[in-house]
Amino acid sequence: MSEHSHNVDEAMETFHKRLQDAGLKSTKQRDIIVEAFFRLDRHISADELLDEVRKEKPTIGYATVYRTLKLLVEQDLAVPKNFGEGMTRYDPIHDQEADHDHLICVDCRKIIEFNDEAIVARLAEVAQELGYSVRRKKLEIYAECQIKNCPNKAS
Amino acid sequence: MSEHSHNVDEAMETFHKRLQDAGLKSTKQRDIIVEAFFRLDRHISADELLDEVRKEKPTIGYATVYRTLKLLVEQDLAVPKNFGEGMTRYDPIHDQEADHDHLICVDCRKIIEFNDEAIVARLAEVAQELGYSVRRKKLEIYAECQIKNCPNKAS
DNA sequence: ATGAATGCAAAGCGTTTGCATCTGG
DNA sequence: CCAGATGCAAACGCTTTGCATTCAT
Repeated sequence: MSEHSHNVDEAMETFHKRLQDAGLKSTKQRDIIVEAFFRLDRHISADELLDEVRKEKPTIGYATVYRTLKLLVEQDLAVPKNFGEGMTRYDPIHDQEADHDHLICVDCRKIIEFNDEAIVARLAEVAQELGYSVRRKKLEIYAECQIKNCPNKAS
Repeated sequence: MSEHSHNVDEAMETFHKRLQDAGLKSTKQRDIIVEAFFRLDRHISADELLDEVRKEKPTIGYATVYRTLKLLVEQDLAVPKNFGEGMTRYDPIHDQEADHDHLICVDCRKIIEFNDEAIVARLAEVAQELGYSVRRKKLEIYAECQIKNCPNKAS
């Protein structure tokens, strides 16, 4: 937990640095939104995040949330993801940490994160062979649970 | 080319079979749309496909194109893709062929297809370890060209 | 004949934008 | 001060849907 909040503090620090470097302003709204974004630390959607930040400041408009998420993406502090739900989810990037991938259960839509070095390494090779260098990747495995009578099965 | 059209014929045959199996109807519109979809054979968007089919039958409505694409996805003859352009693209699935992945140039947005056995194999292992079996995957590498003064660079 | 498919227009949904107001540096 | 940020509402673009009509079986 304390380690967790430390990561949030770190992320906020990075965020403020990026704002300053870009000549942008630090505002109360941005702080609330970005803090919640890194605290919750999960593939969150704009309106889930809006719900959260309004607990602290009910006057925050959804446009500000969208604009702040866009800002985070531009500053490489968040990655937009699309799991075919009709809206965009955003994953926080914790500086050092390699960005993870997702396994999505086709039955219950449960989302599991994973990270595999072998895949990352091979990806770099493939890109190299094609004459490119990887900037970022998006890998999603859609799979079904092997357990019989899995309680998560939708049907 | 003749091999190519052969694949289209094969795809049409499969499509008609799936329609019959599902108790759905074969219509002139569906034939035109699906034929164009497999003939063009590239990550196509709904309105690009609409433009194409209207060359042959200008009265086709966009709703029919959307509904047919949805049908193709349900029948596992197409895969929806999202490259962050604000709309969905669809990739035809040629029965035998393993579904390929994409490398997207972050500069010029050029999209290169690739297929790597090592990655596919490792993916299956990862899913296995997590207690899942892969049904399908989505892998996109966002990368930049290594060539200096690449003519494709946007900036 | 009869349930499904079409085409149109309208609605829906997530997201973006114009604009007047406010605020941080 | 003044460029940038906010909040609201309206606009947007892609996609879905309701409905009367047409069509395949």
